[in-house]
Amino acid sequence: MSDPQKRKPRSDALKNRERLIESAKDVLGKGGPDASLEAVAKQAGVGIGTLYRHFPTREALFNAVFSRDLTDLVEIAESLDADDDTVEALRRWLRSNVSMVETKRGMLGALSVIMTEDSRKAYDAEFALIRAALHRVIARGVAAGQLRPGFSPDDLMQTIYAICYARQPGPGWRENVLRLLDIFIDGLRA
Amino acid sequence: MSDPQKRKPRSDALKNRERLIESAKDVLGKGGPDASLEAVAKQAGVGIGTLYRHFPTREALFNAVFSRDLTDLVEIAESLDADDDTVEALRRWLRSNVSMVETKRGMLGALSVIMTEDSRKAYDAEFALIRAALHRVIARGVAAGQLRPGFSPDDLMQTIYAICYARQPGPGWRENVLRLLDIFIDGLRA
DNA sequence: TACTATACGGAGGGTGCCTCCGTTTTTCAA
DNA sequence: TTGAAAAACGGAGGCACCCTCCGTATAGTA
Repeated sequence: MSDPQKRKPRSDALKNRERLIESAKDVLGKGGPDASLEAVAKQAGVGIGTLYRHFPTREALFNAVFSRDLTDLVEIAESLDADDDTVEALRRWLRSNVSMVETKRGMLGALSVIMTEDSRKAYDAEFALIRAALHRVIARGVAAGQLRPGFSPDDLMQTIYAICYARQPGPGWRENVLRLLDIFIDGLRA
Repeated sequence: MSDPQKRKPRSDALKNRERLIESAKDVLGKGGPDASLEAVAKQAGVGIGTLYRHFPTREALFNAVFSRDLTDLVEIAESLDADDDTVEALRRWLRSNVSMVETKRGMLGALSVIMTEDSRKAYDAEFALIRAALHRVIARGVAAGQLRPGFSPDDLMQTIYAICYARQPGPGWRENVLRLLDIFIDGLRA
């Protein structure tokens, strides 16, 4: 398909890209979505120009950081097919999301940058897998009379994000989030 | 209590304060929470220094804008006491929130600035009234076997904000939000 | 009217954003 | 191995915004 006679990508470029993602995870995780990109570049030991060449926008950098975590969520979503209790299966997946978010509260704000129509295209593949897996679970649950009809995988994804985001970080965050989540899940029953 | 022999506040100060709030509502509503405060000052026809004197922080300005809308929500919350169907009463209040938010989508981001422990103190009074009103409704509903026990007015407030915030603005926003909201409300039933 | 508390405006110093381009490094072909 | 060209690097520089500070203007009071 694409031009086959291309040079190999330069090794220093790959290395720097990797370093930038690592630094971003760290700096953005602590400083939140408004943290200075110059700080990210500095911690990675590269110039600001290099950062912008690899990630032309702030959003692109966030995307790179998140796409890794997404891979994990895909796996979990696909493991749900084995579960006969669809309500519990959904609960399991939703709770995995909470745990993931919990490890990087500083990035909560960044999530809102991510969750836009535009940037989603960047990892459409992962979202499609998650969506498909959740869809299978929902369909099974509706057919079995366990779940109400009329809600979508996207509803779940956006709600879990919403609940995580609304709660102020701090002691009790997890408990609060899980409680609200349980209420929502009860609302999903047939 | 406080010193009684004080000058009357200067009329120009009051006028400018008013202008700033109006401009902020406009500029922040369009540009989102990161909009330039200098633009706000300019539109209000005052210097940037004046803006900062009246509202020492960005947050303080948001607070001023929101406190007006809050007053409306207080009234609605207090009108719920008349309703025998507590589930519907809560739905009514939650939907009022959605409508309010809908008129200023650009400020969704600002809401997250507002909803912090700290800045809440600024309009504790209004929140207390809303909380009290919702609490009465919830208590009635639980006693009547209409609502599940174990959730608080704060849960409602944070959830409605969460749902509104998670959904991308655009066509269908309202429908999506209301649908998720209905699911959540069903979860609240006994 | 004159005095003074109060408020005004915007210059200025600081930080972060992003672009642009001269310099350096890596790859590849000979 | 070598050297040319592609690819990547770094950071200076121009811009926008943040917020503070203080000399100037003005509304309220006597």
